[in-house]
Amino acid sequence: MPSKSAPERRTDFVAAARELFEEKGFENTSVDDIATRLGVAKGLFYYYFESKEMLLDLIMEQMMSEIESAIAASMEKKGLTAIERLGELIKCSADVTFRSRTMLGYFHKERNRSLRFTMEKKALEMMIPALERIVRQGIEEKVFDTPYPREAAGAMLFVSTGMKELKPAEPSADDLVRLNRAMQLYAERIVGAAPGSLHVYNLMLPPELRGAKHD
Amino acid sequence: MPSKSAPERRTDFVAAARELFEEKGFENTSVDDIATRLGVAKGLFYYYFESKEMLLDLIMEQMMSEIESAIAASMEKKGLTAIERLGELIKCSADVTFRSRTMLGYFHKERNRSLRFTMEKKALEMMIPALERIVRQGIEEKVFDTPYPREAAGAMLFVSTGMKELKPAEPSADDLVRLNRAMQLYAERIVGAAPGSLHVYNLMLPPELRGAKHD
Amino acid sequence: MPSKSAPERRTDFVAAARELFEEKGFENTSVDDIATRLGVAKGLFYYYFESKEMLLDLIMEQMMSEIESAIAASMEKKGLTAIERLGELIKCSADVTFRSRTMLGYFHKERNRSLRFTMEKKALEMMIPALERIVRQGIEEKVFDTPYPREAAGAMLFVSTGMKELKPAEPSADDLVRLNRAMQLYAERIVGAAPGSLHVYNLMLPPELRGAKHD
Amino acid sequence: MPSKSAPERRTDFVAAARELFEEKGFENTSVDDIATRLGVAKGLFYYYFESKEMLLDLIMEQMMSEIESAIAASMEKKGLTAIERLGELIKCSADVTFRSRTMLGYFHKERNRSLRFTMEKKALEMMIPALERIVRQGIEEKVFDTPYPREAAGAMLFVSTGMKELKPAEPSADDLVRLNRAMQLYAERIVGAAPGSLHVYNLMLPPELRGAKHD
DNA sequence: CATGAATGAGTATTCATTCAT
DNA sequence: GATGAATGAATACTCATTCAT
Repeated sequence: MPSKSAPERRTDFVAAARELFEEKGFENTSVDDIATRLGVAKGLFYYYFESKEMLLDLIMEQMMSEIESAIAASMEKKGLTAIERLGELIKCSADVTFRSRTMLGYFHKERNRSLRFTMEKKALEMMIPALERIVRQGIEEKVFDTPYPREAAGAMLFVSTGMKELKPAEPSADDLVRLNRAMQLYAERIVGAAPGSLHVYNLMLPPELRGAKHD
Repeated sequence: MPSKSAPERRTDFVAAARELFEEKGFENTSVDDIATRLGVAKGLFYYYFESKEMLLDLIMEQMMSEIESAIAASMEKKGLTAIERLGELIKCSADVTFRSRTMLGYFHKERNRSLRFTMEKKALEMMIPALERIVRQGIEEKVFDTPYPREAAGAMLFVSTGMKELKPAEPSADDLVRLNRAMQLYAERIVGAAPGSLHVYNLMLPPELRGAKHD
Repeated sequence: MPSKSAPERRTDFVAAARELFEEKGFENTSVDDIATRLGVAKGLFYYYFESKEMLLDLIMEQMMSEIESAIAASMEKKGLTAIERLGELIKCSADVTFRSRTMLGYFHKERNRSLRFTMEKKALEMMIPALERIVRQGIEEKVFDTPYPREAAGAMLFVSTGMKELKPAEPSADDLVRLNRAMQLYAERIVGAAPGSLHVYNLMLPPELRGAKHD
Repeated sequence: MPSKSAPERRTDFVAAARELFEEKGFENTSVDDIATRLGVAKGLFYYYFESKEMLLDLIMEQMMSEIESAIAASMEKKGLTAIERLGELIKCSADVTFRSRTMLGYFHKERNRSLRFTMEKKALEMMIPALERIVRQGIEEKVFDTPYPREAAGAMLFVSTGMKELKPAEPSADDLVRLNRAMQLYAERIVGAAPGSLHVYNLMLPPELRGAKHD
């Protein structure tokens, strides 16, 4: 019976719920599952949250604002070139992608359909405009050349996130490097940048692979 | 109460279930919902299927093979150029995309996690190799130029499917045309095709818009 | 596992519920209690009723219409004198009183307050007008004499029902006869009838006591 | 958080509980509701009371003795006529009726059934003997004439309390006066008093209506 | 083939009660 | 005295599954 402080317990609940929702989906996680994982009684859940649904809302908002502030943080530095700025955005994108994917997994109910749709768009609506601004800046700086900046931003994003699905189950270092190079090449082609100029894509690789060549 | 023939009833069940799973998700569709939609008693379900879970498996397999044969059909024509072949594939892609997206929506259970992953890959594994073959053929035909055919195929696919998410809630004709042009342009850049050469992307548009220009 | 016919089971449920609601009140009767009393699984309840609340509504309506038709039946005979008519009403009143008292016991929720009030009134609104008509007829027939027929009807009713509460825990025959005589006397006084003229009050007694005198 | 003195806090709890039990019923009032209304923590309740049930018992007893002393107070004056004494009893009866009605509302549990019954009787057992003594005194004084003093007392009481239920939802002054006159008339007839002699019934009316006539 | 009554384990939620601080 | 975190049993309701007919 270690009576924890309220905020701490609340945090524990949220963390356990996030884990479980991700593992099994929202519908398939029972309040009891959550309590059990924490080793407390089910009733305690309702001491901290009004309902399972409310907790979901809370987690959603939390993720949203995590995404939002990650992006905002990466965009606020002054005096960077378009390509440097892209580097900054890339650094936070893994995180963003992960979170938004996670959220999507939560929704299955008919009544959530529209909400789900909204959320998908919203995650994009946060990432894409940031990337679009970078593309436009690049065009002004004459390092990019493309007639549809918004669509180019989208395309870069979809290629980056999609490429991950081409990864084999247990990718070798070479697989990773190769995919990364492809990602970079096609990003360059999409925005009309000089071959090799988007070396900042390197940042998507784990540090030890950043200089590597592939076969 | 004209006692239908067994195979027919089975088919009806599957159809009703597919509709409902799509509308409300697998978890939120009860066996009773399915029976009610068919206007039969819940008990009958278990005459035709071992369990709700089994029915899901069956529907999965069914969708898989639908995808498979749609792709196969589009690839079997002989004597086409790479670009013509791409046109064929595009014609069936809407269908394929729809089906694979649908399937993904069904999975949320922990025990289905690996299956889900497998499925995602599998859908790609069917579509991508087809597209990859086309890219390789295009390279041989000197109309494409790209060093990573498989990744290029993936990129084209991700751009195509992703672009749909950039559509506004109620897209104007112009929105659709613009997105389609962007898709085409970036596909061309990715595979290294001459600008305008992939006019077959037109086939993704509703017929009445196919010749259109956008502002 | 004796699979009863639906209407029969439904009836069983209603009967068991009425018993239990009366014994323990609506709030304190669980759906499980009801099922257990019938020796069936809890789930079966929901095969027959949408919710516990719905069942309550149903029972209420049922009681209401039982009351209504009991009263209507007693009033429809033609060509009776006021006093004969009173006899008819008395015959059904025990039943009516019982039922309306029962209903009152069901309501405890704040949100039911107004409903409860409505019901109380409604039960009275069915019984009193009937009795009032009899009083008016009696006045016309010159056997009654009272200036407030409606209030007189109410007073007769309240005296009759109230008197029951004066009964000792285990009343002797003499107690019963004495209470009945008092009831009759005060009814006569209220409506201004000749002493002894409302011998029909006898009908409230169990048959074996009807001729009796008390000490 | 000025730590109140024990007896004061206890009183506050009782008061809050009485309010809430009346508003929402015993079952529908949670210990938390009570604590919240007082602005203290739920746990404190159990410092002052063994259980919610115990608190109920306590409130019951309290109400009982309130009723008892109200009646006793009205009966202890010396040298009054029967009719004057009736006036005194009427003055405190509103209060008594209210309290006993309230108590009845609390009971719904099977295990409380007998208690409830007992209480109903008890409230009557306090009110009726008082009234009965008045009736007997009236008979001695030759202003009343009735063979069943106890039953007459009961009848008067039931008529008085019952008449309230004949009130329309929003009674006019005239409605009130008319009901009051009827009550008086039928009380007079029940105890065999001269018409108009029980003018003390006037005291049941709000002061401003006491002299009024009705149409 | 088809029905629909019956089951029972599972789910979210409530609440009286306890107790370490 | 007072707090509030923690418990656990109870409750209404759902649903996949079974089975006698």
